[in-house]
Amino acid sequence: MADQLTSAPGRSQRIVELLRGRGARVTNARRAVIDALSSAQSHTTADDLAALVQRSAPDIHISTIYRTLDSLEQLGLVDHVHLGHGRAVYHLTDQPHQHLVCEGCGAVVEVPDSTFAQLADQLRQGYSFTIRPSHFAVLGRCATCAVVGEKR
Amino acid sequence: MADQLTSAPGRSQRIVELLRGRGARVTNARRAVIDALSSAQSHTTADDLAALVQRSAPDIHISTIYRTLDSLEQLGLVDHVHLGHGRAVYHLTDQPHQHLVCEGCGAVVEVPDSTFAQLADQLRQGYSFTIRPSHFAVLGRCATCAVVGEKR
DNA sequence: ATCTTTGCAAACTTTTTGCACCAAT
DNA sequence: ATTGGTGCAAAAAGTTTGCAAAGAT
Repeated sequence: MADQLTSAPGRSQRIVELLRGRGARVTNARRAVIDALSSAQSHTTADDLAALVQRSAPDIHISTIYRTLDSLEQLGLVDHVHLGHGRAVYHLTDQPHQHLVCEGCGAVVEVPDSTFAQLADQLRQGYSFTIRPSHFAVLGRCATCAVVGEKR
Repeated sequence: MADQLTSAPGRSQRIVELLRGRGARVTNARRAVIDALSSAQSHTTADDLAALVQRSAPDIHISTIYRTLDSLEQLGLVDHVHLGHGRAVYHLTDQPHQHLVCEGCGAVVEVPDSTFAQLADQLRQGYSFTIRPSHFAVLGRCATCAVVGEKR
C-alpha cells in the first residue's frame, strides 16, 4: 500500500486524462500536485501543497507548484479562493462548494453551492451581476467563536 | 476652498473625536489617513491611501499608513476587505456595504448590507455561522463582462 | 528532436517590525 | 515628562520570473 496520497486514485486519474487530452504534459510534479489536491481536504495553500508533495518528492520546488496550479486553473480543473488573509487556497473543481471561514478560530466550513442560489438570483436581477460561486470565502464566526463574543 | 480631501469634513471630524475619546493620539498622519478614507470612494488600497496622503504630506510613510489603518480597525472605525487578488482595501465603517467585484474588468459595485440578510439567516440557522457583512467581496462578472463570455 | 516543464535563484509586491527620534497629551 | 506614534530601513511573507537544463511527447 502506498500512503494516503493515493487515497482517491480515480479522482486523480480523471484529471491526468484531462490534462493529457488537452495536450499538456503529464509530469511527476503535476501528478504529485494533483494527488495532493485530491487527497487534501480542500482549503490547501500552495505552501501546504508543497509540504505534502515534498514528502515523497523533495525536489519539487514551490515555484513549480505555483505554475502547476496555474496551469490546472487555466484548464478549469482547479480553483482558488482567498480566505481571510491574502494567502490563496486551492481545490479541485469537481465538487463546487463555498467556504465559510471563522475569523475567530480559522475553521473552514464547506457549504454546497446551492446555498447561494437565492443570492445569485437576487444579484443577477438587481445588478446584472453574475456571481462566480466558490471563488470567495464568506467570513464570520462559527458557533463556538460567536459565543465568545466580539474580538478582532 | 481646500482640495477634495476636505469634501466630507464632518465625517472626518466625527472619527477624530472618537479617536480622542478612546485615548488615542490625534496626529497629522492619522488625520490625513482619515481624510483620505473619507474622501475616497471606498475600495482603496493602502497604496492608494499613501499616494493620496502624500500629495499633501510627502513624509507620511506607508508603514504609518498601515499602522494607522490597523489602529482604526481595532477601534472599529475602519474595515478592510479582500478583493479578488490579495491586496486589501479599506473603508470607513460608517455605512456598511458589500462589494461585488467583476473579475473581467475589476469594476466594484457596492450593494447594501441588506442584500445579504437572507443568506445570513440561512447560514445562521443551517450552520450556526454568523457572517460578518462587508468583510468579503463577492466575485463574478458585471453585465458587460458577462456578455463577453467566459475567460479567465 | 522538439518544445514544454522544471529547478533554482533572484526579483517583486505587499505588509510587518525594530529602533531611535519626535510629538501629543 | 511620559509614552504613544512616526520615519526609516530592513525583514518577512507570498508569489512571479528568467534562464539553462531536464523530461515528455
